[in-house]
Amino acid sequence: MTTLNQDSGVALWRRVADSIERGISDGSYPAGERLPGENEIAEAHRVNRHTVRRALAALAERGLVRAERGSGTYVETSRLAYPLRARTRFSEIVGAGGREPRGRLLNASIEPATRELARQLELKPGAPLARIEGLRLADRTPICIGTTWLSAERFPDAGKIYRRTGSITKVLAQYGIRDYRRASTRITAAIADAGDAARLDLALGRPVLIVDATDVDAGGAPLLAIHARFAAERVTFEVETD
Amino acid sequence: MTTLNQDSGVALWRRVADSIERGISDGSYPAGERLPGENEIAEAHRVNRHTVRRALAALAERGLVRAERGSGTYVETSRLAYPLRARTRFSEIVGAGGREPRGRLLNASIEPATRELARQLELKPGAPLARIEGLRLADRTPICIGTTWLSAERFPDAGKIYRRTGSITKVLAQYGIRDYRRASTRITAAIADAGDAARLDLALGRPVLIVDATDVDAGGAPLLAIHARFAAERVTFEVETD
DNA sequence: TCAAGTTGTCTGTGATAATAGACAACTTGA
DNA sequence: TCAAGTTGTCTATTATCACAGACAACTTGA
Repeated sequence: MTTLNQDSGVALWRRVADSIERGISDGSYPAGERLPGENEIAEAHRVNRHTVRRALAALAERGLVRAERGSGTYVETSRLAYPLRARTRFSEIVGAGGREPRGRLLNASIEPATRELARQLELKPGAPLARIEGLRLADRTPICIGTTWLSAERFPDAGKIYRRTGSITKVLAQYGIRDYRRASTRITAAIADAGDAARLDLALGRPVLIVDATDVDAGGAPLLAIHARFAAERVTFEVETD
Repeated sequence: MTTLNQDSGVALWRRVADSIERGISDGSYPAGERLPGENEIAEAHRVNRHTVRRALAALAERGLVRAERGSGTYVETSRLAYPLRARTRFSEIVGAGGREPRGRLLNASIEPATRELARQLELKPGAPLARIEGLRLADRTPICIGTTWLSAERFPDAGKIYRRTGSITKVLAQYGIRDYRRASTRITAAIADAGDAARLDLALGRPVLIVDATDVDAGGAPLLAIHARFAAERVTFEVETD
């Protein structure tokens, strides 16, 4: 059967996309949930699977859904409200939105402190630093890639612990640090480079928010230097000035 | 330049059609008025003339506009309210709507009365009847084709006078009949035959309202037998029962 | 009667839309 | 580890969309 345009002047894929979008906005497909498979959607709309793919691609382009090969297509949750306060914990922020925080180690290595990092962490230039690069997600959605530096002398197994737990907070806890806070935060934005775009599952040319921060312990001594790239379309930073 | 779909999923001709429809509904193109020429519209929308024609064809299909070869494309006026009362005059009904009533003779002949017509006009079967077939329009819009029979003995020059005046009322006035009224009206509907459809400028398969009526003089004596076919999509009959 | 302007029809070209089938690459749960 | 189910990619075909140009048929006003 060839179900065509029906002289409506609106492409079939567009009508399928509109139908799915309606389902998302009226709650038939809740945020974060998996859509029916492409074959199932095609059958429901009496349309070829390729037409469904065109519709989903259009929705993905607008950030309403995300396809995951082998698994399914998921409704993109709305922007994550990300308050920037003294006590900023990724897991708590994500959890507060009813989503599950996840972390995955991308890279861990030891490298000497640059002059800039040494100043930031109040160490000597060239001092050994543990460099931990991790991807952080809310449910299945990549939120940011964070590169964290901390003293390799003080926290020798930082990489290993992070790989196991996916949490910097737990790394510090392992060394008896129960609390820490954000001392300074600087924000800018840029276009994601190819590597970050791929790992954040961002289309080419999309912007990232770049956060450079320093975390300190209860006494004010620097613990971490952070350089994080957030998928701009998935978060909104909230800054309270008082 | 190839201005294409722009990935919007809405065909160009459809967007042009929507734009024109907006112009009609917001009064930029008043009812009955002529639209800009196809070339002009094409230029305004930076689009090929054929694309404009597709758009106009879609609007014509829905009865919003009517194209007239050599002249232009006109905004279809809204449905004509056609009250069915004792005193029913086409020219007055159309004039009341602020439109200009027109009439055109299609056919005039003398033919013997059928049994049915004879009974209706209270004449003898086979009596000579003037048969006048006329097209009636409001402005440029064909409204109905009316076939009128009247006694050829009593009104010998009926056809000639109708050709000149386009009005049955004036034919009767010529013979001293100042007033007449509707005695009976019967209404049904059918699909327009090819000839009527062409002359009413109706698409194939469109319905016509069929009116069979008898007009009588002040004394109640039959004057006219009428068999009229109205373009159903252009009129609404209003019947007051009291 | 004529010229200008209008809609109608024809042929042709290239891009897009929608179809169909097959298989690769990947995830998930048993 | 494996099978089932998922998204991703490829090739191919047909119909529609939009373009372009030319000319016919018709209306209108000078």
